[in-house]
Amino acid sequence: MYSIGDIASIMGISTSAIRFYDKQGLLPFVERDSGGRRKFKKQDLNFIEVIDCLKKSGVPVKDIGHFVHMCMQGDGTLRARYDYLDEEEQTLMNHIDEMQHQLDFLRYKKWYYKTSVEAGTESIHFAPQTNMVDPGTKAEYQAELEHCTNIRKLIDLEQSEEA
Amino acid sequence: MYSIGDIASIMGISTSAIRFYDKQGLLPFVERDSGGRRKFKKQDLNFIEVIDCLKKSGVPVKDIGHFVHMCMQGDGTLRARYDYLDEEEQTLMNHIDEMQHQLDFLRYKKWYYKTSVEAGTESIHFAPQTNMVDPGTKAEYQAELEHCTNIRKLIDLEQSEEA
DNA sequence: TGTTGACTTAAACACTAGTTTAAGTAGTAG
DNA sequence: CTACTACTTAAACTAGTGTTTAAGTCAACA
Repeated sequence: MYSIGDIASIMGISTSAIRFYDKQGLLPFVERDSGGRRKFKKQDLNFIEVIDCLKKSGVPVKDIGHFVHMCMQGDGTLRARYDYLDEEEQTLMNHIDEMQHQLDFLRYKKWYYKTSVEAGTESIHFAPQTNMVDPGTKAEYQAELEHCTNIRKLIDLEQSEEA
Repeated sequence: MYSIGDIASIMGISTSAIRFYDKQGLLPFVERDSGGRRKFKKQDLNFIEVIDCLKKSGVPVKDIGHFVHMCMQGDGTLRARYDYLDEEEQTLMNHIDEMQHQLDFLRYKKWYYKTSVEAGTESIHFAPQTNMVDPGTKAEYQAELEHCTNIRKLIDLEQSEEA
């Protein structure tokens, strides 16, 4: 048996967050002791694990509530629960893909600034006689990235040594 | 030159969102025409691209504002801008890692429900004489995952055919 | 010469995801 | 017996991220 405080430290969140989740219907399975305090059972940790995963995956509280609600209905909702997780898997894969694209762009920008810092000015990347970034800059980066075995060498700036 | 509406469709967001960003200090570089309307220049698209990337990476509007503010200060902030993107790269990599962990767990749960659906009941995963998931269930999944070349075969349920 | 559509602002509103506050209960330690 | 700690509730509050509304401006088109 676990108190709300135990669960809070297991999940690494505050007790008020747990009470909030309860109010939103995420914890219909928790029982109470004689004094009205929440008592989490061993098997409740399975729910906690799933809720934690969905939360960390960016699923809104309301949606997690729907899933938990289905769990409480018994074997009749097994297929629906599977289908829900299937959709969630796709959503999460798309999200990871998106993050990877942003990471790629961020690394281009790191290269842009690394080379600017080394040159002492951003203007090395500007088209002649303008304040605009040369349209060929990104292609230049991608070409360097092609025949580069370690992206760190390309985009990481050495720490300037502390005197 | 682009109007606010042009930029909105380029970024795939609403014009009110752009005005909101402007008010939060993300767009100090936009100029206005004689009528007071925002006029985005070609070179502003470089900013838009970075803002869009940071937004999609989950960076709070306020932080993006700080970065843009540094950009307006000229070459003196090049190193600070690099350092900022360096931190952001680390944050984003950690985030992707975290998402990947959640994806792994989600797939375990898909397997759990796939096998339950096939058996017609979740109780196949319960420890004998209890309503608790058997503590060895996850290890069982991981063992199957080990000698499995295609995770789809392990966790995807065939579509039940429409009559 | 309207009137239409895209723009402008400030201010109010909405939604999510909690946190904080105030008032109270219950068990334990000294 | 008192103090302390962890818990309880309802309700108010906050932060972040926009959207909506109301009132107005401006350029172009029939």
